[in-house]
Amino acid sequence: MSAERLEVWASLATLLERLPTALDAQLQRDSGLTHFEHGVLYALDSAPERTLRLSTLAGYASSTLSRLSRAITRLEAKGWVHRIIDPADGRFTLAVLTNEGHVKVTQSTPGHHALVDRLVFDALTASQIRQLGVISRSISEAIDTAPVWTPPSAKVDPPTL
Amino acid sequence: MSAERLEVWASLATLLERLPTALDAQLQRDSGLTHFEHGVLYALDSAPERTLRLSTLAGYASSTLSRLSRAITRLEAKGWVHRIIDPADGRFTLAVLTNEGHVKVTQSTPGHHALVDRLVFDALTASQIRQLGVISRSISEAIDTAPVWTPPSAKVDPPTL
DNA sequence: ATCAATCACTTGCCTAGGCAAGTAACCGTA
DNA sequence: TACGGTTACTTGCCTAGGCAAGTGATTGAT
Repeated sequence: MSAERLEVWASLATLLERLPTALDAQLQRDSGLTHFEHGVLYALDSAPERTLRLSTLAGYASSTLSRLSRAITRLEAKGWVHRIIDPADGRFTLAVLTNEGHVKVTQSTPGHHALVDRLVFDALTASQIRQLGVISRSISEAIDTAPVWTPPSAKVDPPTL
Repeated sequence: MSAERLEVWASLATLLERLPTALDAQLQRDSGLTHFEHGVLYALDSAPERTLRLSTLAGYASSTLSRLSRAITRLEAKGWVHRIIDPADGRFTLAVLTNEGHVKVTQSTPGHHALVDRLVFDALTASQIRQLGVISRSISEAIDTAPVWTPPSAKVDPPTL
């Protein structure tokens, strides 16, 4: 790997450590939420009927179902969300934002967005902001394309490609 | 927050979830290392005498001393690192990469860098790569400048709604 | 209609890591 | 030289989350 790429990678890797830490610290301190939990509440608040299937929500949050299930359990214990079985298909579980949950997101989002503004957008030019969107999407797509990298030695069947 | 910023933020937040997950998965599977542990070994391998003070290393890794201390304990148990008390000042602890540790980094780095190449650099133009470096550093600097942001009226929400 | 897959979670077990309370080494002051 | 303060970790306790083995609901083939 070239020296220039190494340096860019070092700066990105640093960002990957520090930004989540900074966001979690603010949300935890001001609202008692992790960044992940806030994202879940925010997604539900934006959804029709304030309701989403867990599997859909897991996709939005780039999360495993296991992690989401535990997060929903915590949010349910706080009274911000409740589960119902999908009447259309009993295998699905729907997460529904309660009124208290709606109040919670409404209160916690401004402070969170203010920090994102300060840390991310205030630090960048309009053109860099646009580029950041393009770059982030490109990398995410590359991850989707090669979700699990298979080493030369370990050849598993590549059926659905 | 404007719709455009929301969209950029969504794409960055997605990246912050997915890229570390992808990197950890590859390193764990191929080398039995977390991304963090690999970073520690790599930093030691690059250091003079393959030796660094824990506090210096914590800075490089954007980590708490607590997290680093536990990681060093794990790496020591594997025989890749050992601790010595700094002869110049007994408060400092030096982490030293063993020969086995050097072999370990040498073996694990190519696969890791190949994935970084594939996920990050292959997805971007030369100009985007340069911009990514500038953008990452700008955001990291903003985090340093405002490590803990205090909202105008820091209200903790009441115990139970 | 039956029963074997499959799907959508859920949960037990285990590790990583945060916070805060230690502990040991060193420094500054008197 | 004594000793309180600071520095550099270390560790006990607790929560988050990964993996893999369940569980219940539904679908599909016979």
